[in-house]
Amino acid sequence: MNKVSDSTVGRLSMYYRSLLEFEKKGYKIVSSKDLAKTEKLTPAQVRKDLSSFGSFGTRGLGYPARELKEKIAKILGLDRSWNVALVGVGNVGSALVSYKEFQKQGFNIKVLFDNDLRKISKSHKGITVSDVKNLAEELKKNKIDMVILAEPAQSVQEVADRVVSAGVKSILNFAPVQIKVPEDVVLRSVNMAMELEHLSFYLTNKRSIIRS
Amino acid sequence: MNKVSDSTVGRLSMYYRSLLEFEKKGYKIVSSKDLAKTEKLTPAQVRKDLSSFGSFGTRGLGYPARELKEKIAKILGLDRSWNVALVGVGNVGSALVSYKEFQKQGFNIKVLFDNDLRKISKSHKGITVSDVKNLAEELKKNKIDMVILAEPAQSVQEVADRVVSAGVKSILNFAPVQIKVPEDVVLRSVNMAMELEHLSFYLTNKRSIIRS
DNA sequence: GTATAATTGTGAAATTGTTCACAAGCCGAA
DNA sequence: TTCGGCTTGTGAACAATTTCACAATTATAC
Repeated sequence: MNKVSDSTVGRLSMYYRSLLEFEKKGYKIVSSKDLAKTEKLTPAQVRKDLSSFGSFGTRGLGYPARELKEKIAKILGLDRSWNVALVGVGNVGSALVSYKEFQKQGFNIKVLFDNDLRKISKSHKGITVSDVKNLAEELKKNKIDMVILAEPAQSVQEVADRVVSAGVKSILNFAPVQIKVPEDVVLRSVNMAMELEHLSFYLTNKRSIIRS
Repeated sequence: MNKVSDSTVGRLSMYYRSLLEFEKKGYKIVSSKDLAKTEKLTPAQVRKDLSSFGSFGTRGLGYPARELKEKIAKILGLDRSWNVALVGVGNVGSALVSYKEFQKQGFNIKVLFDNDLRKISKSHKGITVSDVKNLAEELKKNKIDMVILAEPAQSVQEVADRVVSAGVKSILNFAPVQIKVPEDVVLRSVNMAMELEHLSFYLTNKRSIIRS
């Protein structure tokens, strides 16, 4: 496998979702054109993306829907399950625990952490909340692959550091701050306020010429 | 103003957040180097980004923190408040209603919608939930600028269409599906499952050479 | 069997985004 | 007032990403 850009990975996720839909609709074969249309991309883009992982299609015909879906699942690591821990059982945290898509795709939230004594030891959607003090221990015990940080800012960097020390190699951060991790740890951040700021930027500057 | 890329807009949000911090710490002046360091970018990138909106700094010195912060706020449209509506008072929806950052930045959630009779007419964090049937009417009455879609998939496209018909020009979609809107409507999507898929991709393909 | 239409896979071209490198300008010291 | 040290602003070089365009290949119709 050659270098693959972040955007390509993102689009693979999109193709995967599209393929689930196409299969549901009974498609046996999908073309790059089909995929492009549902995701508002160009067929060439779709083909380039896929081609960095191999040749999955048949010239003159298209891609076998089921097979391509499975190939992409494998590339994305969706052909197995992952153990996930979530730190911060606040508003965002709770929402994520109940987020159906996660389980559907094999992301199983196994441990919850919080530092609020009122929450610790209580069960939340069937998962007992642990004290964030026992982070390292619990992460190891539960063989956690990924940690979701959903605390309301402040201590996030410190928790992230401890997650890294415990040997976890990937983190998804929902706190509205930029955290730092070593090179070999993958970090993704979702900042919801930033998304609204994007919208407000475009509303504010509609008149000027702006690339979409 | 010239063409501005999406990534530049995203980074402006980051600079804004950094500047708030720098101000809090008492900085009167910040250099592109300072900003770059906190956000893990290059100073040149910071300067390029800012330069597409004007010359805000002083050579040999840096940027006046307070002033730059205000300039960026103005560019991003954060120097005013926005009326926001939210459709879908489920897990994700509720979390967003309580998300402190929104109010802080002037995004005021004014109306909530749901189609569940058990939720309609009840108050949720001080905001009464309206029937999604009255969408157009309520959007207009409350002069809504932006709509957040936080329903669990399915009907999302249909609701989006109605939002667009009602004249709203920007939408933030949390449903894990790609929706379509006319050219003049700004759409941003947050797909949390997709973020985890990114992580699982990197964990799965660690060995191969991949660009971060 | 041959022609026609369709669609992939992929180098090459075009476009977009980032980094470099340096002139221009400001501050403070002497 | 001149000098040395900094830092901005920006064209130009470079890098990455997307799109183009076309040979290669397959299915289908006749």
